[in-house]
Amino acid sequence: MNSSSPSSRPPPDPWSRLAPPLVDRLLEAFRAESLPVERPVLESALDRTGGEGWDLALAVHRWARTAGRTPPRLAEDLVARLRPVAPPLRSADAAHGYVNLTLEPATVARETLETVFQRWERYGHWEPSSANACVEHTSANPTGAFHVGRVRNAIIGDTLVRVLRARGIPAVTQYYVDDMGRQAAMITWIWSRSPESWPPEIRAEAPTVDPAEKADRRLGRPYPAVSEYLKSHPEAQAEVAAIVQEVERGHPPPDHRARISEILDGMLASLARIGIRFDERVWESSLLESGAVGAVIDRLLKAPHARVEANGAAAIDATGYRLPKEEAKIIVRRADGTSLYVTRDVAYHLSKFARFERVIDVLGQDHRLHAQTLDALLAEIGEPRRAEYVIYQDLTVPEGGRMSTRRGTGVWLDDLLDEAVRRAREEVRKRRDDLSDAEIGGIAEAVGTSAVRYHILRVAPEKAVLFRWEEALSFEGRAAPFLQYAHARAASLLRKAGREEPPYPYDPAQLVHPEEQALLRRILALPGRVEYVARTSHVHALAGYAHDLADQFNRFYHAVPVLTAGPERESRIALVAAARRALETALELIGVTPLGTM
RNA sequence: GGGCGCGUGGCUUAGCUUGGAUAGAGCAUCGGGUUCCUAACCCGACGGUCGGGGGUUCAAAUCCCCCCGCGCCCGCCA
Repeated sequence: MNSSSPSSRPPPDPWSRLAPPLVDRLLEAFRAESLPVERPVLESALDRTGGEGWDLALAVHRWARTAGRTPPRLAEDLVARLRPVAPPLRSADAAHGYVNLTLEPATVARETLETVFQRWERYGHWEPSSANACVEHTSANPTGAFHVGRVRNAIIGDTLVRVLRARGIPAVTQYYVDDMGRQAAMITWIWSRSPESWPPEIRAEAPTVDPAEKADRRLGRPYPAVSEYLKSHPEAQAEVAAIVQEVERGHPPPDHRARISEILDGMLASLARIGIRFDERVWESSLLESGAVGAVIDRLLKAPHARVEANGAAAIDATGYRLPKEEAKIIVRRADGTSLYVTRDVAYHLSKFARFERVIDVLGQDHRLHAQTLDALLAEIGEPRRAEYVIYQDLTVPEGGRMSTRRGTGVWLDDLLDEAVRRAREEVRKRRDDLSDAEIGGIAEAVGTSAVRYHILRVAPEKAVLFRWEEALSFEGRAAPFLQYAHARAASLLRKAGREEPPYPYDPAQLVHPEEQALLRRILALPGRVEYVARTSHVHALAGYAHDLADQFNRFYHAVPVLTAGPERESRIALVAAARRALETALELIGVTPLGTM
């Protein structure tokens, strides 16, 4: 029986110990066949995704010509060199041009469980490195509550941060708060007067002002009507412009920033319900106050393609940057001397480059040109570094187009979450008459909010997602409750066994059932998946992994008894514990709340 | 018009970074499973010219070119 003693920690990825012996054997086989192969070439050619009858596969077609043999023949010759097999190799077979290798089941069990038990909550995590990162995400204008369309940014960004941290990259999240633009000024413009004195058109759109309502909803309520009103009221436009000017000169109207803060607090409270928190808020105006924006403009004026327009505006001739614009110039300072969003963003990025090794921006695809423009300006001032952009497509709505508050196609995040939790409560009640209302409420909150987050996370960011209520609220199949249910089942087994914490003694030779072996392989794939996501930002891949792991746990659960098992009981409890631990980590990384019961 | 992205069974989607074996799931439909550890589960069936065409390659959903359709952007707004 192996036992888990917290001695020296094994490396994060069990594969790093499982794979090398097999690669060594393959290299020997190639050498014996007089085929020169470099180790990295072989390693990158190996398919380790696993399949029916193989853990590692190698397609040998690319070497067939050099070897003067057909691929099937070469595969057979190589396999002959691998025999007789010895642990950790279990089998080597040739199949129409492929060399298929399987690992000794007991070796897989031992390496996986040892790594999980000795690293425990650090399984799937790396030791911290010195290279840090900054992830800027969401940064929605603080003009009102979040609708579901804006929240995809937050979910992608937050998941990415969690994964980077697991990968050992110290990551800081920043919310870039726009308090300088016309939108923020519109909020201040309308709320600097009492609702009784609002223009009738706006009052009609915002008839009730309930002081008890959440600040983002209450203060943002007149915003769409104000936006509409300004289109036909130049004098009001001028007042808003005046507010922008005051902010630009460093003398914002009283309560300007405080009111924006209040709205933002409300918005972030909604995001906190789905597990999203920010480390820092960066106020756009602070970049102006610190002189950073002025410094950027000075540098831009000295840039190779700088020029000053007849009216005094400063511009960069961007002909060489191949921007998809009719006129290849970027205005970096208005004729009236005030700054522009893109110029301020240059200052913002310089401040990020000064503090962080990796700078990541999560942006909707409508910001892609902005990112290109930003890159062009960074090049102009001789800044070699660039942000990594994670671009996602906006949610669309059955009526067509993006969610829009103005067109009435927006769905408030708070409303969606409330409805999800309400439905979850019904589902829990249906199944659990033994729980108190408080317990049911807790589970329902976790199930409902997780379902919404998972629904948005599971699709690749570059894919447009069509929002439908029924689908966002679905608790079936590829949805968060499926994952939470598997975790709750595992937790329940361990609770009944009275074995909720390590140590877990086990005999790796007893975990040879196909479903046990499949489960072990899912568990040991976690670190590799974390590494992949941290490298590529494909956060949805982790949502898929969590589902696969839960799926395989369910199959195992149905295939073999645990508590009522005979001699294998202890080993299976250990496997359940490892699966639960891996699943908990996976769920935490994607922001789905793991539940002990449901 | 230019640029970027997307197009995979009835619906929603994975796989595309790094080409490799029979394209993997969920929903829906149909058929099974609970004297046993949570049935929000499991097993099975049905269903695919991977938008169209061409190219590269021993091999293309994956790489290249053209076309079609959809979305987004092209402001001294943010």
